[in-house]
Amino acid sequence: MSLMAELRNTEARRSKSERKLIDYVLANPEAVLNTPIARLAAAVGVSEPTVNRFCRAMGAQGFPDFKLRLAGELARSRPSMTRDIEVGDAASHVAAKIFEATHASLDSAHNNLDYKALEKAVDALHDARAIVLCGLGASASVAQDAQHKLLRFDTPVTTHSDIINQRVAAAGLAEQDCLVCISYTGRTRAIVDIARMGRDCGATVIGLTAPGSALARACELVLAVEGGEDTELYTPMTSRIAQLVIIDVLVTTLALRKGSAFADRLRAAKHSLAGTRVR
Amino acid sequence: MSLMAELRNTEARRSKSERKLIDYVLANPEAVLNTPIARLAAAVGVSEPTVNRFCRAMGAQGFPDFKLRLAGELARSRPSMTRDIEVGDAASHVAAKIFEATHASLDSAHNNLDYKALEKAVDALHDARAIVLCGLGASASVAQDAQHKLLRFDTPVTTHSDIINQRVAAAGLAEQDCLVCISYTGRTRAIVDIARMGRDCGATVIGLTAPGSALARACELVLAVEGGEDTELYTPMTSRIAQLVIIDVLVTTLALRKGSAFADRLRAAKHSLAGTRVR
DNA sequence: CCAATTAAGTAGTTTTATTACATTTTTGAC
DNA sequence: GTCAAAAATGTAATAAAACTACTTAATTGG
Repeated sequence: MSLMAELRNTEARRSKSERKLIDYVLANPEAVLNTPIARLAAAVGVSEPTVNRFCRAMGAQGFPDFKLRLAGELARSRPSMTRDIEVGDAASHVAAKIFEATHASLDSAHNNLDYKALEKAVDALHDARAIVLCGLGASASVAQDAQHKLLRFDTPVTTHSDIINQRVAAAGLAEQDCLVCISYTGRTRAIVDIARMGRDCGATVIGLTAPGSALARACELVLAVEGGEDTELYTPMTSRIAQLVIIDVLVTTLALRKGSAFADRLRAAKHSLAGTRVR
Repeated sequence: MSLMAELRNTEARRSKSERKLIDYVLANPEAVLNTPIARLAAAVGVSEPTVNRFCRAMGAQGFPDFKLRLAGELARSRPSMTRDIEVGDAASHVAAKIFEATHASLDSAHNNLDYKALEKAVDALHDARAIVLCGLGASASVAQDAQHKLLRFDTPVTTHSDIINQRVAAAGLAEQDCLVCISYTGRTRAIVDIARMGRDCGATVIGLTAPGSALARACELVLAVEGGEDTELYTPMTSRIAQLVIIDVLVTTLALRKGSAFADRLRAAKHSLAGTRVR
């Protein structure tokens, strides 16, 4: 299992100090790399030996080795800079680069998938009285896609890409409801507000966003998707693809959880389209 | 430039000791990672400060930082995926299958990409007075995604996911306009009608759909995406992902075609979001 | 060949990481 | 609840590693 995934997945069974460390590393993985053990220990609020023991527990030989592993991990999950696109590329080159970057982004998303959170999210969606999806900008289309998939189930699903409607909907949530907030960066203030409102109402708030971001912190459950494409100009939004695939996983797992009784319903959904088709 | 490549490329213009170091690092990159500076210096036959200076010359902050960079480099070049799904939980198996299917779908889309059609589509979008995007159901979110990307350019873009509005918009197209119709199956009657209406108006009609389908036949230009997910019940819509990536390629190629003057506009688009962000 | 310049080394200093041991906290039996 | 055992965490000293200032050697261009 990848280091970051291991951190997330084993967090529950670890001690208090170790959880603090995990939280910090997940939130600022890059920062850890150029931080000496003393400063990290101080920042997290634990002692140096605790950090060292933690590194060993994670399978490293010590703190420096832990940093090396983390560096490898991060490098791998970040599509390499050589993949940026330059002017003068023919369409086929552009295509090759974009497909490659997308493959890499998918691998990264797969390796970093937090199954614990995923299972919990499936539970939440399964038990929800109603599901509300919120996204803005590019994430609005992700939300819409998710809605389309979730419509096949028997839980009412609504999607909002209008911040006023989002607020109204979020303010009206009940405890049995489930709110899904989508954002690449996790830094869009409006969505962070929505997540907070959802939690204030007692609803289960799921974030499909960058780990460690403001939105991630505001959500009860986080399905992590590294952002990262906000920097380059021409680079496509590969993490959006990762989000969509995670939604696929989420919905498919949910379908399985709903059980075979639901196969009929899915068949009916499909059948409903027959009249719209030509040959 | 990547670190290893830089090592190789600059070897000629470096001093004797540095060349010895480069040779050693290129020969045993992995070994360097768990070697302290003293041992490395001894192994290469130079002094410790020489190693340190060398690391700085390579752009690192010092020896430890050099190792971190090297670790990232190596991680990236190592066969990336170790498809290790351990736990017997449902979610990880579902995830593995879906990611695999998505990879396959991407490969297929890449291999079947018609660059001629792609270039023509880019030309059409480049020259268009206005762009209209139409999609229904799951394709509506694809259309919305495309719109979000195209909004950065200076051509007016509208998206319709309502069949009445689609018809009104399609009926009002002019010769200089471009209509993009999106559908997995290419068999949705409503969208086929829209494409025909668009052609009747003299607009350039681009179809992002299954090759050979009714919609494909109705369009002037076809960007082919194999459907195929209509059969299985639980299988996710992987071809939607392929469509999105093709849109990435289309838009990126268009951006390059628009030229460097457009970099400013893209930057402005990005900058416009600054006010919406939190830390 | 000899200043000027650059490269490399030595030795000492500082920073960083680790170890051994002490203290606190948690756990589980009664 | 109380107490002992075990686990977790912290303190302080030690060891390891990296870096700096300075010296010596090598290289280069006149």
